[in-house]
Formats: sequence, C-alpha cells, structure tokens
Amino acid sequence: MKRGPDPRELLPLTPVVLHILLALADGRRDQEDAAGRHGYAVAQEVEAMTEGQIRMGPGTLYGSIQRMLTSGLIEEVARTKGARSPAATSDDDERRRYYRLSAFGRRVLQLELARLARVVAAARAKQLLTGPEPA
Amino acid sequence: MKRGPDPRELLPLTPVVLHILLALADGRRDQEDAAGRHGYAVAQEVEAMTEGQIRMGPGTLYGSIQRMLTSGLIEEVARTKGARSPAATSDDDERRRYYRLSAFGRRVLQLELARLARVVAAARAKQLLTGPEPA
DNA sequence: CCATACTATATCCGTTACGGATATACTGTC
DNA sequence: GACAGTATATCCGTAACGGATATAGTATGG
Repeated sequence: MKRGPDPRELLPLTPVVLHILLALADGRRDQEDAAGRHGYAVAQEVEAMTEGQIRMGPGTLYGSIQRMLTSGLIEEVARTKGARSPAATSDDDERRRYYRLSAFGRRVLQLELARLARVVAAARAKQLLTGPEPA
Repeated sequence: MKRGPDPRELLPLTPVVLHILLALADGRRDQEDAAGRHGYAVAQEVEAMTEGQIRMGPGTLYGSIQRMLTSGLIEEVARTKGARSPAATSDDDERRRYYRLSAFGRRVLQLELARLARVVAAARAKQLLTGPEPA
C-alpha cells in the first residue's frame, strides 16, 4: 500500500531529465549497467542516443544530476571497482561518481514514456506525423 | 532556398509549448480551426487533450503565447466574427484574441513530433514501455 | 439580490531549469 | 611541452514556469 511520493507530481519531465533517465535505464540489466554510469558517460550516451540533437554542458549535466538525486529519481552507487580489472588504468578513474535509476525513477520514466506514446499516437491520428513508423 | 530561421534551434520544445502547438494544430483544416483559437480555449483544449495531466495557469498560458509570438511559432489572426453568428452572445466575446499556427510553427511541430516518435520507438526497443500501443 | 463560479486576458514576481564560462586536474598524443 | 579528451564542480545570467492578483463581463443558484 505504501507508495512514497506520487510519481505523477514530477510529470511532465523536462527533455534533459528524460534523456538522463533513458541513458541510465539503457537496456540490459546485467552487471554492466546495474553498476550505474558516471555523469560524463551519461552526457555522452545522451548525445549519441539523440544523434547530437541534445547536448549538455557541465552546468546542465551536474546541476540536473544534483536535482535528480534530491528528488529521488536516481541514486549514487558506491564504486565497487577493483574486482574486475586488476590493472585497468583508464577503467578505474577515481574521479568518477556513479549513478543508477532508483525504483522510483524507473516508475516515473515509465509513466512519462507512456504519456509521450499517447502524444505521439494522437499526433499520428491527426496526421501531423508524415513519415512512417521510424526504425 | 530561403529558409528563415532554422527550426531545429527551437528544439527540444518544452512540454507546455508542444501542447499549445498541438492544440492549435488540432485536426481539421476547415474554417473552424483555420480561424485559430483564443488563449483560454487553448488552455482548455490542452487540459482535455491530456486528461487533466497538463494544466496551465494564466501566467504560463499568456506568457508562453507571448514568447511563441515573438519566436514566430504562432501568429495572431484578426477576429473576423459577425459573419457567422448574428445574435451569438457568448460566441462573440470581444475580449478574445485568436491565434493560429504559423507555417514555421507547423514545421517545428513536425520536427519535434518526429523526434519524440524516435524516443518512444527507442524506449519500446529497450522494453521500457510495458503496455501495448495505446489507442 | 447578492454570492459564487466561469470566461477571458494581463501583469507581477518568486522559483526552477538550463546553458555557458571558468576552474581544476589527470591522461594520452603529436 | 602544447593540446585534446576525460571528469567533476561552481558561478551566474537568462528563460520558463506557476501562482497570486487584478479586472470585468456573464451566468447561476440559493
């Protein structure tokens, strides 16, 4: 029964927050991504994911991360490195701070994506989307 | 060859701006909507369209309209009423100011919708969207 | 008949979000 | 050894939003 804060109160998400969540949710639930990503990697993932359409300077990136930590969308994970790459120089940058989606953040992301899916579907119905379903 | 300002510079749109554009683009190109909508009607349309998920107070509504006029997304249309409803009391409110999508605004809207469609499709591919295609 | 609600716009102002600049520092390359 | 890339942090100005307030007409209901 307990629900914590209502996820709908954070909707709609800003484009920046949405894409950070998407970058952290990225696909596979194996050890790679369960360990989270660090901020800089998130920014790169977003840029790649959007084909350069969305870029974040450091102000936006770390400011957004801070706000998302406060609102509970993401959480920092302790860097449990050293067990994987014994002599990995660049794989184990001490400066990095890792983040992952919280359970709450995943719920919010799903709600936002469902909302956007409805918007897109409605736009299709009104023939505002010319092209076919993208790959 | 002339292109005016690059539509991509306005992307991504904020949720509020996107929904105002959607409300003004709404469907049929007959005389009803070609004449545009007034601000208050836009706010109501957005609220109905999103099932109450997105509400705009007057500050957001008229502030956004002002910014959208400045950036050329929408344009005001002269109220050519009187030719339709002779004795329509509430149909012809002198206070109303009507707006419609500009050609530029329509292009921006299409680009933004295409962008969102890609986001949604990518989310589906990553199985972040549980439910089926919404109606 | 008067209070309340709805329509319709406008402005003010505080808060939040974003975006660029700057700073620091380490690594790898030419 | 300058330069580009990695990685984070902070500062600060601007843009966007959101609620409050104002005005004013219409309509409703007790």
